[in-house]
Amino acid sequence: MKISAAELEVLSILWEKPGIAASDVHEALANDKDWTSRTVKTLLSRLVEKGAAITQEDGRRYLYFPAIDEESYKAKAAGQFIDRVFSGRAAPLVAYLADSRGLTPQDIEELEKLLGDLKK
Amino acid sequence: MKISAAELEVLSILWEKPGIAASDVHEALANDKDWTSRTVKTLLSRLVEKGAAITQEDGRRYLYFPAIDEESYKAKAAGQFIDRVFSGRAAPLVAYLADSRGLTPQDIEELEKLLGDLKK
DNA sequence: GTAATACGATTACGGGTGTAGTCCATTCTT
DNA sequence: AAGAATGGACTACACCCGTAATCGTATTAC
Repeated sequence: MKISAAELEVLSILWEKPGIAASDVHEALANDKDWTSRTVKTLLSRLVEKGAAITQEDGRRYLYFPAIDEESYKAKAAGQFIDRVFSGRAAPLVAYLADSRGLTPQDIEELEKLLGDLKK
Repeated sequence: MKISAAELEVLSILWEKPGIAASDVHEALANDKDWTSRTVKTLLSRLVEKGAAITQEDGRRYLYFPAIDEESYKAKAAGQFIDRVFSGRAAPLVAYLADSRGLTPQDIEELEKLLGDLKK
């Protein structure tokens, strides 16, 4: 159930464009990642093995779909990360972010809105 | 420069108690981690190899000190994490946290205070 | 003063990861 | 129709990681 960094890159493409072929995943990643199509295929296969993606036959090839939900995956990953690095406290994490990379005004506005909603 | 999850547990002890001996690191972790002292020693050695800790001789044994700064490590880790999982946007991360584990009222208050400061 | 213990150094080992390569069948190109 | 390209299946391989064990020496306990 553990998804590696490289696999997550690929899975993100599936979230963006469910039902995509391996070659198109390769293409979609070409800008960011200097991977051969073999590498992309390996990562797709591993995602399928891990139950994070499923395939649908399309003639001679497969179309790939995500099999796990983006929202819940990210929520879980976020939880695990703050447990691992920040002893489970969210506020310090945001403080570090503010410090290290500067939140944009848009970030700040979004966060304020979010907090406003949470208080209800 | 990459520090694994197990290594981070050990490094956290060094941040807490710089200048500690291996056996005391083992002891400090005994509650949380069911590691043998051998395992702890391996992790300490790997931290030293990686330049994340340094030793000082103390007779026949070593005392261990962190060689990287806690604040900057965590800030960097936080940045990498949101880049990797949240495409660099902090606000969605907090939204996911709120959703998945519920921020405590204390978290919310801290965050509000933080945002207040940031707006200046 | 010898046996048990504690240290650091070195070695181990199976599983995950990044990054492909090979093999074989099919399909496209010319 | 023959060679090239493409697809999936299987294989590769070095390095990291979790989790130690072994070895040799030094010290402590009796």
